[in-house]
Amino acid sequence: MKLSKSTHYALHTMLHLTISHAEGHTSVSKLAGHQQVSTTYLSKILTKLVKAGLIVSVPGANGGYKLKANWQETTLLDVIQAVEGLPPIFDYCEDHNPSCIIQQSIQKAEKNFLEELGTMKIADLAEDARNVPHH
Amino acid sequence: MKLSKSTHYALHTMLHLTISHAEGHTSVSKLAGHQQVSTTYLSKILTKLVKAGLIVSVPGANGGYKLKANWQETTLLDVIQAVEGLPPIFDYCEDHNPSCIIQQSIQKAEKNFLEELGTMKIADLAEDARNVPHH
DNA sequence: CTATTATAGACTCACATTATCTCTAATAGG
DNA sequence: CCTATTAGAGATAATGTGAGTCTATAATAG
Repeated sequence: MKLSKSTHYALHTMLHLTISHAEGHTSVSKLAGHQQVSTTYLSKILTKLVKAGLIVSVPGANGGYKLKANWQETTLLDVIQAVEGLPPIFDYCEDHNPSCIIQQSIQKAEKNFLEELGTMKIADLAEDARNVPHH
Repeated sequence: MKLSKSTHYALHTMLHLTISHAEGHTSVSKLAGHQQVSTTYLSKILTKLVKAGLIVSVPGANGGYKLKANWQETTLLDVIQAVEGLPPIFDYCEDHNPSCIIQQSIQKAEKNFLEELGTMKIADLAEDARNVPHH
């Protein structure tokens, strides 16, 4: 039960794009330079974020990636689900009775967990990160 | 980001042991009969629950497994952590700065998630399951 | 003593993650 | 129009983990 490395790269890329949002497009090679990850691999991850509508890409010279229009609304949950997909944490009882009391209980906790992640906006984290120098 | 099948088997076994708690020891073959799982595989999972102190085993003829002394206190979290171990959902920022704002945010949500699972007692679920016939 | 039962270890298999490499398409700038 | 630059898509491989089987060992009741 853990998040993939791809999600880790996606989250840090989103945070970086948000902090340096005023600077226009950023190429994948620059974004990869901030993390220990190859450009081609990070590119595949960013494509998922593009398809989810969280960022916009422009091919060609001087192209790259930038945040979508209302980028202030993007949450940690948006990024995680864009990379990991929608399947729930606990989905093994489907073959059993859907009224399984264990499934109901875990999904209740899971719902709260996802909702909390849905309240955490990248823009707010970027604001905090500016005060604590690290990125 | 999901729970393993082993955890699924462990949770359903614990629920079954709790519902039929008065009947003394139950063999692994009987416990496996309630789920689509082999005895040897379920046995490995139950050994984890024994080492975590959630259940007690008795080898030999007429042996088997039964719940520990204060079995009423066992929660979903106890079972999950006994099988999955302790590593957190988001543990990739360790190589970076531990003050990473992303890690802090996700771990905060994770903490609440685990705490909620820690309030859900198997004994209570067993009580509910008795009213909704399924197990 | 024997049947029964848990425990431990070695082992296999399938699948998802994590990449890398290569080719293609699109675009800016001269 | 040409060229360098850049994103995107596909094939492929390596790696690790989960899932599961098989066999042998230890302990216990009767």
